[in-house]
Amino acid sequence: MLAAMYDPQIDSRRQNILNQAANLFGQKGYSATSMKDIAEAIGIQTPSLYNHLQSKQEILQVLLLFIARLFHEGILQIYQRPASHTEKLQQVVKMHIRIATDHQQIAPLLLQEWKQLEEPAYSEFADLRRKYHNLFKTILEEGIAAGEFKALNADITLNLILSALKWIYGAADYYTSHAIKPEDIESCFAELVFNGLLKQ
Amino acid sequence: MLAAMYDPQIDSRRQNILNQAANLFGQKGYSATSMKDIAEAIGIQTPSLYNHLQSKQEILQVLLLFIARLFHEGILQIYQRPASHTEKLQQVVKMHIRIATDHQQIAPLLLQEWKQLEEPAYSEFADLRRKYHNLFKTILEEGIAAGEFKALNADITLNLILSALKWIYGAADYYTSHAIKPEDIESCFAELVFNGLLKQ
DNA sequence: CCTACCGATCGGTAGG
DNA sequence: CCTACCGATCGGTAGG
Repeated sequence: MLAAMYDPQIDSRRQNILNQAANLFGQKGYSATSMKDIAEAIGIQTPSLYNHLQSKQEILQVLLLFIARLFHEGILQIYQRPASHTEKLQQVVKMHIRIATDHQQIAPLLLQEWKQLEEPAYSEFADLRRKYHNLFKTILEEGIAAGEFKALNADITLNLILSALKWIYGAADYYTSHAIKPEDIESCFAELVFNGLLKQ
Repeated sequence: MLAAMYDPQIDSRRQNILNQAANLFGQKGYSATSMKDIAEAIGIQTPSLYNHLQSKQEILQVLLLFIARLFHEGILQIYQRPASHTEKLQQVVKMHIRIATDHQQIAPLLLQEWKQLEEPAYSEFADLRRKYHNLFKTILEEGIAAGEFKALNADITLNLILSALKWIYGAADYYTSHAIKPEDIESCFAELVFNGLLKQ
């Protein structure tokens, strides 16, 4: 498996630091994780970290902007494809699960840790997030207008679906221990969202 | 509106501290919130806090065990009532929205901040959480066995529904600014989960 | 409820 | 990549 490239710099030690930091930020939270924690996870002294990065905050920014751009590019591509709105929604869900699975260390940071971003990274992240929500909402609204979807409140529906998808961010441990495959989540999610839980 | 009573002590200053702390913990996170932050929100000096509580950790424990017990008692009562499984699921969703709305300051702590609990509070919280999940899952499984629900994977379905409900925890600002009422969420959620998004 | 103060730890720098 | 070290801030205590 190729190591994830969060930024263009070719520095495997830096990549290692970013990965370990992502794990710790996801488990304990950004504020509760010290640079000493990260250094110990790597096996070096704390000051040595600063040969590979400028600050603790830089780590958070690189990780979150990397994954936020992935999500944004993904939904933009799907939105522009010629397909029914039902198919588009299905593809967005699939993309969501794929990115969260491919980047299990970073995905949990999307839950709360983005709040710890400082400017200008905070605004850049918020902008990507807003664009993602808007495109997702547009797919729902166009699906309603086209008569494919029920005329439910688009804001609430959007947020309920996004919130359900967030389960995948932090549940990597859970569904490996329960032998759940990404395809299982995808098919269960699709059946639930499209046709509902009731039998008849 | 009556002030929430998190514990039996009649000390309105203490209640005020707990409320302000809950707000800050929810916004910035437990670790990123200092006792100085809390004291300033109240308008007193930091050491004065310790006349009303023993430690920062005690605040987190009181808040989280209070709301965890509410959820547990709520689902236990619903589970024991004579009703169809569909009605029970609907009532659980309703209870969920009601508790999260009544305790908007505390609900966001259920997302991530419980990880910062120390023993023995951590285990007590985890136990209530586990019992809640088990009862919820049993309602789903009994509904499947009774032929009311489709035979979807109960674990995945449980987690997708719980994750969707978590939207309400942190979205108090959002849905007041969008003029969304709790009943709107409840009806949208019920339609989506029971019958799905597709029109036909 | 305050002032004065404690040891521990924080992110980060200097210099080699 | 290390050792030595910095000022700032942390949660919390003493004492009144």
